[in-house]
Amino acid sequence: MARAKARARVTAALQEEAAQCCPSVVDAPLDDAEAAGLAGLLGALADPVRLRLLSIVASRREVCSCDLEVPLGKSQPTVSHHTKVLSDAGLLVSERRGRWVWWRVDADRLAEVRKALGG
Amino acid sequence: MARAKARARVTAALQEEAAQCCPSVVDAPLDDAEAAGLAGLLGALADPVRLRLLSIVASRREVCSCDLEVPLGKSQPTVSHHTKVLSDAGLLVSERRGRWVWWRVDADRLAEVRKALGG
DNA sequence: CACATGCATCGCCATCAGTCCATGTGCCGC
DNA sequence: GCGGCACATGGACTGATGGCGATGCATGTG
Repeated sequence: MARAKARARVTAALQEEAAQCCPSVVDAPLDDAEAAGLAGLLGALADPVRLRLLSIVASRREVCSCDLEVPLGKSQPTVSHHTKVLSDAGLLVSERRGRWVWWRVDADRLAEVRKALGG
Repeated sequence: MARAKARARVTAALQEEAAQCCPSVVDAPLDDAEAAGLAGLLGALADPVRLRLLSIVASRREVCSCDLEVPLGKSQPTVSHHTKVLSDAGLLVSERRGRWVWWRVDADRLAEVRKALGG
């Protein structure tokens, strides 16, 4: 539960981050909120499994959850966990089709990250 | 000790990452090594204190360690820890001048991160 | 050559994050 | 409706991480 709450906090921070879009790390000292928001966003990316997941989705434009377990070599709950983290961060978008969930990358969101890194 | 070893592994991964510069997450599915390297690099950035540290150094081009404790609100060992993480990731470069250590941002390294993120 | 100073390292603790198993929930097809 | 399938959620375990006090190690200064 503490974990879900923490995640909710991160999500809130990420949305705030999105709202005040893109304070760059190289422009001026970040305040606490900016740093926390960006750290949450980068934290969502800072995992090998999630990076591979993201790259798989990006390379196919659209992927079903059921097609992620094998290439990632992770269990279904673990895959679900990672898609949720990326989704909360706004980097993945989901669409439910019947029993399946399809994912695609939000390229704009990824661009925001790059911008925050001085892009 | 396990911690130092883990750090060493990350450092090695980062160097490898630097060598085969910039497989982009949006181009093709990353392999394990690429994902691990990039995750290590992003992990170095995915911390509010380190992001503020980086932004402070970037905004002044050059900063002495001794001038970081106060703005960061962290103890000297903690600041030293974070500078080391960023330095291991290649994002900060240090120069010793007498008793002091001065830091500056490696902009190229930061650019590599952006590139890996599809920039 | 002592002594002070700035930084790195060590050891420890509290917390967090990744993983999986078991189970719950929402959608089909029959 | 009912059973099965795809995905989400809860709980537990384990390893990683951030934090700091104490200490070590250089480097300048008297």
